[in-house]
Amino acid sequence: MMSNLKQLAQTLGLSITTVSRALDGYSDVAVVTRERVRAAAHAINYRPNSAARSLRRRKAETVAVTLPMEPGRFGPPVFLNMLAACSQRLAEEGLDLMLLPTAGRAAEMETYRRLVDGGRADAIIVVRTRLEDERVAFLKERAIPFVTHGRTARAHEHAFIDGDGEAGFREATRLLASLGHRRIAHISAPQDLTFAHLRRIGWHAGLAHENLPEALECAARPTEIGGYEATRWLLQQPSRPTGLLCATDSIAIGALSALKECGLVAGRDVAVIGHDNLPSAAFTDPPLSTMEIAAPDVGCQLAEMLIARLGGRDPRDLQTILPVRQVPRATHGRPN
Amino acid sequence: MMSNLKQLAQTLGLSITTVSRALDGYSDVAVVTRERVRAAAHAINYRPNSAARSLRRRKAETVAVTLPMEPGRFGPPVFLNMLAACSQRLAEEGLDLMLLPTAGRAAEMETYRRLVDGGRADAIIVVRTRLEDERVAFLKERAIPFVTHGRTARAHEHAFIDGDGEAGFREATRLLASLGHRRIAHISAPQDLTFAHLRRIGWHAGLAHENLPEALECAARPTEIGGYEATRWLLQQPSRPTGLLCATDSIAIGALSALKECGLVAGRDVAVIGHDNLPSAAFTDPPLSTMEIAAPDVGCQLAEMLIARLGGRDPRDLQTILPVRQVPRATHGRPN
DNA sequence: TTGACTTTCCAAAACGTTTCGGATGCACTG
DNA sequence: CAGTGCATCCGAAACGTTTTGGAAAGTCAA
Repeated sequence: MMSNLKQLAQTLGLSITTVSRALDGYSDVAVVTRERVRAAAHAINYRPNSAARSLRRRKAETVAVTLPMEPGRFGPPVFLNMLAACSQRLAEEGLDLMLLPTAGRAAEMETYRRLVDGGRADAIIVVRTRLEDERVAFLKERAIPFVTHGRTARAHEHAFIDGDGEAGFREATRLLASLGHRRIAHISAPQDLTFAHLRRIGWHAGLAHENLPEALECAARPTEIGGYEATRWLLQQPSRPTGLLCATDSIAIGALSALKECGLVAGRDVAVIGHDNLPSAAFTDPPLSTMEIAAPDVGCQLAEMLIARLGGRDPRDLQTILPVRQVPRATHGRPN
Repeated sequence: MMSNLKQLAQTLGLSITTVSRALDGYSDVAVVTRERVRAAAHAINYRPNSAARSLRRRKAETVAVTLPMEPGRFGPPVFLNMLAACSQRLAEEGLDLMLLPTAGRAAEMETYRRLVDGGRADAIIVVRTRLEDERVAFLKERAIPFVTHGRTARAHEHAFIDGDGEAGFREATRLLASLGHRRIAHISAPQDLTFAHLRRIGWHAGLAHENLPEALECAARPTEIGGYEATRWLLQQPSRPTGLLCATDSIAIGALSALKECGLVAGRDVAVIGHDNLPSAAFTDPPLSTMEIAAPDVGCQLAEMLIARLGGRDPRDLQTILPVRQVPRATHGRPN
């Protein structure tokens, strides 16, 4: 069923070499022959065997990304859209993007080894980056091209693309302060995740800039439940916050639910701001004030960086921090 | 950097054959040799080149699934969790699960061809199945093992796993009827998608069973916006429905938002029921009544079916319809 | 007619693995 | 000592492609 060059060559009365070169459009095969070959290949639905091709070419023509299945960074919708855009751009260069779900860090590292040492991928996208990231260390040691989505502690040494969550949270904090809030709490995601770390830094900087005192902070898993529980806790504290800066929209959605349960209305009694602008964020009650990366084409830019890295470009030329845009809706009013 | 059997054999003073067989645990290599080989392989982090291996073995040891990027079926969180579980089970059999994002049906079909005719995948998972599905037709013609997630019009001929959305919607309709609702509308997803078709059938059957008249129906994209717009429209109709059966939770979330905007409270003025039990469904206001597939291990079952298919089992023995469980929360009260 | 050049094609090697069909040496049997 | 059987190893072919280094035939100028 699966046809190959040999069959094709036999039916055409040509050599394997010529057929191969015809399909690849080399100039040393006659135009008429090339067209004849192409027609035949099309007729039998020939597709080159990818194992044989990448064995010979010594490259997989594939970019891989592992999908750690714990919650975090943005929720999949946004995230997958980014990867879809990335994949489209990569396809133009003849590169496949393949996603590999992994459960747990150990399994993820083993996948990395199979990918890299087994020659399954020519380049890698690292997502859900941590400040100290063993995957980045591994890839640097193996000297395989990669781009991280999110920075690391040693981001100056590798290619990355990231949103400026720090600035976003600084601005959001200052926005709340300018509205009169003085107790602006932060519900943070696990601090080993770089994005969570930076957003917390931004919140801190905003407080300092506005000469506000140290405010409450609560660590949470980046899920609705995490946000719900953190908010319940914050509301029980002696100096209850009037503003809630949530590391992610998922957290914020949980926070909204907790507020309602306590008879508080978001945007009037307590201000809430999230990050990511999830599709459902516009449909919460009240609609969630949030922020998002301003670029419409992160995935495409990510692809460009990968292509550049594969072309040998210096990773230090490939470091993009994208501005973050506030998406004000109804949950960030002045304190009453 | 990338080490291979030849190097390994040279440093060990053995033949490539023996090294290969030692690593694969054949019994015709001495125990002491085998251990020596394994130690050396471990030391240099040897991983077999996957292209060479699958070229020789004539199989890719890979199961593929394309991810169509339009919205639909369940939102990614649930969906990816299922695939992650599937991938874990497949890994136990030495199979990789790879996800390939695709944009548009044409691109998806081209990906299928590269996967199948190019020998990149030994089996395929079809998601977001349609009643008449060109992908299923293609795979059947090529006689490559596959399992669909969701049925097709010709489901009796192939392996599938699916939730019993029809029964779920029938029950939900009868539940609302038993609470006193008489005008139960349905917000449907595009009817070429099997799941949408079946849920609509279930709603219809429920109405018939309760001797309720034909009720309003509105087609929507399976997104929050779709649900929002459909609900706005339904509320403007002369005989406004008191119950809203939404094809998906995303739709239901949009519906909740529209109801609120019209000053109606869900669960009191209008009953709303969704499907999928998204993580955020527990955190809407009021918490969304919905339903979900009762099995905790759909992904794992899916993997088992793939393994069985790869083992040559008849697809007609591999057809699972999983029960759907109602998840009642606060949006399905009696009409006032 | 000869030589140089161009056009068009091809044989064979190589990529790294698995596997078939022995080969070698040794112990044991009769 | 010949014969048998076993334990351990290995050479070589094969998987399907790309690519190197020509070969063959035709064209053209001198």
